[in-house]
Amino acid sequence: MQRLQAGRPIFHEGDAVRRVFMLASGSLKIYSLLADGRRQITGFMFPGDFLGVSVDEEYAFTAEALVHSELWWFTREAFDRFVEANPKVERELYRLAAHELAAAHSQMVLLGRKTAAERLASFFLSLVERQELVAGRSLAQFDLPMSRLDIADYLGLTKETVSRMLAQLRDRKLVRLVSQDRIEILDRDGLHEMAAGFGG
Amino acid sequence: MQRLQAGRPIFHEGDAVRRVFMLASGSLKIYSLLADGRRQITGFMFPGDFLGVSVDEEYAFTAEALVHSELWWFTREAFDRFVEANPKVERELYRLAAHELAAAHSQMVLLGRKTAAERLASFFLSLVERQELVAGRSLAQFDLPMSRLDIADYLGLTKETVSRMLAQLRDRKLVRLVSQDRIEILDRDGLHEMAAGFGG
DNA sequence: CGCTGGTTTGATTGTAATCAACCCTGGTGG
DNA sequence: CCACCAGGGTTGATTACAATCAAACCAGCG
Repeated sequence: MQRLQAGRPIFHEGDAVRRVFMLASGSLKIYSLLADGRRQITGFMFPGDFLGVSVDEEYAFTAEALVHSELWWFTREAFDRFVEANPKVERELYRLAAHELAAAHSQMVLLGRKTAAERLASFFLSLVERQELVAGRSLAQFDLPMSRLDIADYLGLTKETVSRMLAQLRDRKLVRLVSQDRIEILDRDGLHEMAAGFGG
Repeated sequence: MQRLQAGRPIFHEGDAVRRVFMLASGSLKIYSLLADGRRQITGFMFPGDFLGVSVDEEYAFTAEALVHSELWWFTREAFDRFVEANPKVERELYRLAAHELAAAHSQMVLLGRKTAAERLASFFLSLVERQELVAGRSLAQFDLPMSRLDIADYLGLTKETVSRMLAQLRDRKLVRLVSQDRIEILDRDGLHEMAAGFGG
């Protein structure tokens, strides 16, 4: 078990893969940097997600805690032995990877072809759906555990644009800001339309 | 075995997953569409790649032949039985999925944070590296089996911008157009710098 | 109560999209 | 064999969306 404060990195892009992690509580961001500092967050992780289950020798991205988080970990060797001994785990890992791949495809559509407002609407829906899955019931409100800058770097925008698009969704009465880091959905159908590209 | 002419779809987004395919020859594009016709190509496939190996009941994207292509296929049930009987295949499938996931991460960085010229340079390098892997040796030239529009829809640009950026890479003496659909690399280091974000 | 850092709002700029013409290439038929 | 045609590709002019630059606002905290 490993405890991490907000902002603490778990590992960096290029580090040798020595451990496999499972997020027990909290949330993480994973990202890559370009030479001049431009950053793309390629995913956020929530309890139950695995990290470092890879065939490569080096991590392909940096992972960092968003809030105070707890991780279970195994050495890579121990994890490999465990997988070897439990073939069902292998299938489950494959299932998880297929899921991640599907999510990556949606994110490529978002980054390649959606407008700023569509990106934010899509992001809110994926966040609330994720939190509903954990809660096991429909939710009207959800948390934003990451900063505006993190959201921008995930959506391929700037923090200013995120702020403006949030104001736009608010003005269109699709969402309400309960607080800085908590959103209430006022019109889920409208949000879905916006996310899918109808929200002219 | 299934033969496909250029432009023919193998399956559409939303179709029930009935078969698993392996591309034997040719090349494919896979893409998703937004409601108003905006298209994002999320990948190109080359001989040896698998399609439809998924845990979902529906294909998450459309797959279409770029050139005359040949595919081996199995029913999903036959494929599952085969995997069940050969645990090593499961590991190999996982290895392939992990690879695809890493590629998806790079593509997210490209779509979210790279400029038009950087995107095209990155694309050229990934294409030539792929063709070098098949050829088993370093290559100075490589093929572009897809149209400018396909390249644009893969890179999150328009065909006009792709054309302009190609002219720019040509004018900077990084590449040469052997023909409409064949490129010669004149300065690979320069292309790498451009792709990584140094090419001021 | 006054900082400090994140957030929002405002003004301006810049990159790529859009709209529009022209060019080339490969295929067809006279 | 060559002229014509069609469709993809290139180049040019203008526009638009989001980025950048800049200032004000606000919330949490010492």
